[in-house]
Amino acid sequence: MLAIQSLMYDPRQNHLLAALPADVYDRMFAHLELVAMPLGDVLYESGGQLQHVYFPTTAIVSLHYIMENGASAEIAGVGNEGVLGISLFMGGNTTSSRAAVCTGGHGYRLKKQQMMEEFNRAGPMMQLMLRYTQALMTQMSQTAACNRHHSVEQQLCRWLLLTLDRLPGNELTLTQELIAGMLGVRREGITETAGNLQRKGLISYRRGHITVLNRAGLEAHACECYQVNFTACSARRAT
Amino acid sequence: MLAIQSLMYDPRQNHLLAALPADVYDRMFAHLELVAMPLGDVLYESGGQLQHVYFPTTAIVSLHYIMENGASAEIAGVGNEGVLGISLFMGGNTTSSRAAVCTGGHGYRLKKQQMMEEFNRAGPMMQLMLRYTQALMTQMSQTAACNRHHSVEQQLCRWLLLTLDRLPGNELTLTQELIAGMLGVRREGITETAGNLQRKGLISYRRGHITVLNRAGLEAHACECYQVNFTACSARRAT
DNA sequence: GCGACTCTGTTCGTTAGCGTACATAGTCAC
DNA sequence: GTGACTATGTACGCTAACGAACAGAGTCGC
Repeated sequence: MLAIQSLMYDPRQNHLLAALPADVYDRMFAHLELVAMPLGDVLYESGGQLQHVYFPTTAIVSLHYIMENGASAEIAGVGNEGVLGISLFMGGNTTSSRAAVCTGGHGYRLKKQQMMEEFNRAGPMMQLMLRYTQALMTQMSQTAACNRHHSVEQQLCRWLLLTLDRLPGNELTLTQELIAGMLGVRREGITETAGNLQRKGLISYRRGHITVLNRAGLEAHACECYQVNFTACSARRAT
Repeated sequence: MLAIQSLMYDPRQNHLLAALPADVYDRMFAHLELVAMPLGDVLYESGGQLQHVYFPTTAIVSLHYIMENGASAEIAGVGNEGVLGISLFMGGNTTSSRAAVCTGGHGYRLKKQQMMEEFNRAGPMMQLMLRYTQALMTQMSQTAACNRHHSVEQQLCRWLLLTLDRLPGNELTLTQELIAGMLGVRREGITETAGNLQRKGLISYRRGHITVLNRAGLEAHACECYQVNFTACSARRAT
């Protein structure tokens, strides 16, 4: 039981931490702090000061840009392949987006100071963080273009698949309202689109739960962005 | 005349180069190569290998994400406040977007090797590049949200203002067709919107030339993204 | 079980932007 | 100046998505 526990809460479930050489990992290990990341938790507010970086293990976090009128749009998602708080070592220690947990779970965090010390060694940690930042920028570019050119249905499919890829089962636990918030569209639009997908037998859902029945079918309805994003994500994972 | 020439072609017209401490700048100086960047020139193709980084002085370059069907969208613009080719030192040396010159001019470039050597000193050059990368990410996030929520008119105003800010006069030299390509909308949409702006007395244009008559009015029609972007850009310039 | 609440379904009119098609008007090479 | 080309103007129908408004249905606390 203890063994299972320690496996479940192994920081190396996060692929970035897992990719660190043993000596670096050992240095960090003592400072890693397990944190619960419940659905809806906001790790960073837009413009806020960062005190930690977060390495999700089972949680999924969504980065949003919030407009003046309150409208928002997801610009990237971060699961156990990534890290939150890169702006800490990129220059300013404030972030331009909000980071909110969209699938509850756990993660590890590291204090600003510890992270900076390690980053400033200009060794493997820095390499890894920069490479991840690059992948994140690709994801952001794609989101920008996707928002311009693709339909809500395509985007919903893409989003479901990307989220599913970061989860063990084939069920997502969130409401249509939340998804609408992620994609920056009306809730009614999601209701309608999800209804269509259900009629086609690709998914089934009940209040707050979505089950994917036909993965391949969903991929066929998603825009190209899914495949590209997936590949980029796998590359990160492979590191 | 020679003095004017050397002023015109001073690498320090690029704010990043200007922000380098004297010793670093002196090291780089011998390796800086003046290049003409004519309208339409493509510095990097999406997925291509980078051999140089480019520091625009008078040119403006647009980063595009290209979709499978050929549709595209600008994800960020880079003028003399920035640099092109950051993916070089971020990990991979390929880029996920296309960099195309949208206002002809000049710039300086640096060979991959020289840039990497300086970057790897983990000194001021690295600091500067990372800070710029951070600013670029902000711009990209905003573009993503702007594409989702703002109208073509708002975006056109924003784009005109941001481009104008990087130019000496109040006239832009480009066709509606090109602008449409930048924003990822139909050419007809630009014709119509530009017509409206002209009727309101904010701009005037003739085939391939747009003159801004009423800056403040244009700002009033632009989305919030302009102000935010402008501020971010000034911050970069202030460095 | 009851009530309060939140999520989901559905409708209706409206609008922005798309795709298509074609006409007019600059511009440039010769 | 002539002709070829490219840029711009305009019109028409169409669709996706919006905004608002409300009805049902699931869930949770008590």
